[in-house]
Amino acid sequence: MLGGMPLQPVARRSVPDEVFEQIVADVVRGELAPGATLPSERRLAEVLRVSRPAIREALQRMAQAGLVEVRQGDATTVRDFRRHAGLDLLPRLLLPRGELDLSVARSVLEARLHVGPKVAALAAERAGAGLAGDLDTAISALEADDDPVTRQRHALTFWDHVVDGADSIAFRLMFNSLRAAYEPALEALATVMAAEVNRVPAYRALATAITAGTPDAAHTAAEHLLKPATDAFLTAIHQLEQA
Amino acid sequence: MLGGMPLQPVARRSVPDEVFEQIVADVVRGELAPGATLPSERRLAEVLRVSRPAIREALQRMAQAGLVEVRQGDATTVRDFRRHAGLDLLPRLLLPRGELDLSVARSVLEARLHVGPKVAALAAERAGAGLAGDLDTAISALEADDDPVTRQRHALTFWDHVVDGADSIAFRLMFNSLRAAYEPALEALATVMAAEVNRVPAYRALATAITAGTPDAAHTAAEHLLKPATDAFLTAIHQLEQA
DNA sequence: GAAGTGATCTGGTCTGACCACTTGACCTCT
DNA sequence: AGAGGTCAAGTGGTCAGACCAGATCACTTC
Repeated sequence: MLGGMPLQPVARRSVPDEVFEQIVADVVRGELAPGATLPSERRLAEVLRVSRPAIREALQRMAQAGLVEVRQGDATTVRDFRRHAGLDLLPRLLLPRGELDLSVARSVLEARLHVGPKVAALAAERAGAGLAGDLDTAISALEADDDPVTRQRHALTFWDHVVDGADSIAFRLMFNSLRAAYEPALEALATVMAAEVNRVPAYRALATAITAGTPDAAHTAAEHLLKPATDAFLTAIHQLEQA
Repeated sequence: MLGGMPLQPVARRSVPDEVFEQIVADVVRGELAPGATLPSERRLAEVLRVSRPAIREALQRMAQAGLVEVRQGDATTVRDFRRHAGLDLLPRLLLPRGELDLSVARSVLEARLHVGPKVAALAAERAGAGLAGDLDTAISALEADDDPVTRQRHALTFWDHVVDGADSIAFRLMFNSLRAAYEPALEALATVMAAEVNRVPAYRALATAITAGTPDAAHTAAEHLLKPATDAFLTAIHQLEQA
């Protein structure tokens, strides 16, 4: 019994979490348009049946994310998240209400295809001694696994090491944000990504180019690795948009 | 009197803000190493002479930023921000304690040089009708201004429109994050960036390429625009590191 | 020694009060 | 009429203290 299911550890969202999630969803979905004013904290507390501190915590976190502006003495207003939110918002845009947003997915894959090769090139340029081993370990783990989903995880580990090698804090944080968006969508993307994640030799080639310290070769190898699945997804979206 | 000074609107940080800023600084500076446990909320409230809700708000915001992990029943622990923080953290890394962090600045300029041309190319590919006018307005404003700092702001407005034209939410949010990091450093970078921001014709050329709908030309034009200042800064850093 | 168990840490949540700021209606003097 | 001052009401900001709930670990018990 229990099958193969790993029994998720019971998502026990805290009250402020719940409130945060709910209002963020409303903003992202556009039901709360930019410029709109939120009900007062007391009112929200009353309506949602929670205490005011819980509301406050949620609103402050939204303010930090750039989704609302809260000013003492005045009502809290919704901001235009496309204008003011940072890359950390991406996860909530990619999977609103559990469904993959295709236009967001498109832009994420575009960004990945553009940034991946650059990071690989930087890694080739500055890679330290330990990197070769780390890359090899990640590829072996990837190879030893069959499941498309866990293979994607191993691929992420591989890239994680590449980003380490690139030694650029901006690209590092960028990767973290993209990964945070990508990770919850692993299953939804399993089919599309299987083709990429199965090409173990392509990973090997990339690792070799990086280890050899040849930026151009690494750039090319990364492109060869990332392009097919990206293109496949983009054309698939394109066809969906036609219909 | 009052000179030309715009009289900043008095930074009145709230108590939770203050606490947040202070602990974030400790984490970023490395004084609170990854794995370290924070004092309990009650203890922190006592030591910092503020209420517990204030502490909570700050800690929850830190958790959202990926800087700490807070679990009920156990102490709050510091996470490795290089591993878990998103791009939104960049501003606090670029200007810790008011001074520019050169290695962070290097990676930001690297990222800018890499992403800028791509965004320009995308804009050329998908630009709508209104873009040409917006770009022109931004360039005119830039041209009409003399101050290197405000010129940088106009340049940001210009890029803002380019990013709009690229029509990619991932790149949009990425730009927002980079801009948020860049903006507070405008003055510190004024000297280095003056050379770039004075080259009005380069902006014109880029705008033309985008408006013409020629991605390759736009890519090249953007590189021509961004590369000199980037290179100048990188070699400057390099020389500083030698000394 | 291993399993249970409870004291005591930790964060999670609520209540209700008061402070500080913004706004806008209203009032007043010019 | 218009410019300025005043004040009530609504909003977020902050606090104190209490109690709930999960995690830990030393201690008991078998």
